[in-house]
Amino acid sequence: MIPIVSSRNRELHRVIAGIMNNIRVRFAPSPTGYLHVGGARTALYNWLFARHMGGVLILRIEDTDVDRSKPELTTAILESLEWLGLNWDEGPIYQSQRLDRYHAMALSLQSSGHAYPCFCTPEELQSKRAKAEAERRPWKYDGTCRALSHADRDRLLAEGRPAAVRFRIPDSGKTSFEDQVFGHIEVEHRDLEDFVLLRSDGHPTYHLGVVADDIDLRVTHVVRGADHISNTPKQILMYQALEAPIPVFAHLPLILGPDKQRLSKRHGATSVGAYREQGVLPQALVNFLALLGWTPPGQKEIVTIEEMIRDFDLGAVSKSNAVFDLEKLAWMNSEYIRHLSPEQLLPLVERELAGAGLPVRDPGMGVQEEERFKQIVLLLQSRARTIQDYAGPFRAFFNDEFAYEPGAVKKFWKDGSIASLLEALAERMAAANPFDLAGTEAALRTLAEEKGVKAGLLINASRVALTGQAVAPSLFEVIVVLGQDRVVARLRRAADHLRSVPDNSTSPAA
RNA sequence: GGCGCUAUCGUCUAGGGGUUAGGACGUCAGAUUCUCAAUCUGAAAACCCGGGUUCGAUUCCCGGUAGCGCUACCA
Repeated sequence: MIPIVSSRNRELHRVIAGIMNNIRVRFAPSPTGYLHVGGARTALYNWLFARHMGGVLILRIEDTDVDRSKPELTTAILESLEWLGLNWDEGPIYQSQRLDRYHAMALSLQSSGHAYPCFCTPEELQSKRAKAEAERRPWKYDGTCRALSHADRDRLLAEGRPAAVRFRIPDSGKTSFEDQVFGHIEVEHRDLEDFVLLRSDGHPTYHLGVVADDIDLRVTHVVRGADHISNTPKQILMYQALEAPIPVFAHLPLILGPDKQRLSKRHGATSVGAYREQGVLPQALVNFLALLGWTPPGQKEIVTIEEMIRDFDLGAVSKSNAVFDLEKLAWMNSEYIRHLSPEQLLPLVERELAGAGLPVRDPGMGVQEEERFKQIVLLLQSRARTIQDYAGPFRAFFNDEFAYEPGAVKKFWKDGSIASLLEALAERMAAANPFDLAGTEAALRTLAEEKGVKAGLLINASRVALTGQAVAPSLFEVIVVLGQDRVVARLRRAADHLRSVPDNSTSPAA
């Protein structure tokens, strides 16, 4: 008997397995900044893993740093996630609302002897650290308060001395784990220091927050940036002290700038929101980010979200950091724009134009204008790198007020006869009937022949007159789409402009 | 400094004990043409260095180097 397992069946089995295994992952941004592309990729990989496995994605907001966390940033992060299409199944859960829980855990760790109060002040520690550094000695918390007797401890507590709570690292031995991406990792306990769990102001540190939450939320797989590899052994020790099951860890290589330094503002835009504003499509950004550290099977690079979900595999994630290549993103974005249906593209362009003060929709807009608008958008579709191009280089297609681009003027308006040629062409265009591709082309070529100039000269000069740009679609397509009245007017205006500034200076037309 | 991790074209990467080391972005050239983009064709472009294991290492091991990360009462 031949077992028949359709791909659909396999899909189903995987989802069932995911549910049975109770696969639970989380994305835990800190609202101390906007969602940056690195965070977005972490979110994406968590999301893909959850969807692939039929598991659950939890969103948690790590807002324990009261000074740096801002509620409006949480809102912005949520918006960015939604824009990218990364939905979550549980949460958002706010750490700031779980303070009691962290206190309880810190207490339990203390009563089991895995943690202790530390009365050292930040200033004391700071100076000890500075001294060690000056003497070029490696610094690690020296354990002053670890050695305190019960009596001393109680006395200091009774005095009301502010105390942090530190985790007690075992004196010897080592901790290791099998990272799903990096493989076996281990560190000696002697290289770890007794880190702070609870600040003296009662707020938990990152370590306590994550572990407490991941335990309570029954997180099975921790997928996060590689900058947390070094933190993992400490956290595993906490799981053990708490007698909680240890999740599977998978660390993701970092995203770097072109100079191979960690991506930061000085490399330009780093936030998801900034790319959105720059006219990048969410699908393109998701696709690009997915490929930064992971390669789907096959050689295809433009992959649908369904294919990503189907093929995603933590084990296939790269171990080395990746440079964020804006050029490739731009290419991918143009690729996605090109494949948008008119129904998808039109509203995006309208939004962009409106944002740039070039509204297309006025109350008196007729069906014909509506159709013309659509034709223009589609004509330009294959040349758009971002949606923003519509309000930038393509401006002349949507508004009569545009400037003649200096480079274009220099390149195509240098011939002295241009003004009169454009003037003559205006007349022919006014007379062209029918005003279509063939009709206008014939009119132009006839004129060129009569004047004894190459058609190309007239075509290129006209393109500048009609669009202000040296670069635009095929001239006759532009002519048809702009319409007879505009074409005639713009040709005349260009001729006038040339006559008024014989030196071909590049002052704006309007 | 200590500890950890990483190392294939400029960039993202595939591959893997014996390959013409594959793809993509970018670059360059050609085709096309009415400019540019797109498209098509072609080209240049990489296994960090040194040892070891092996008949044979880019691949496995060790060392070096470089880069990154952690080394906070940040996350």
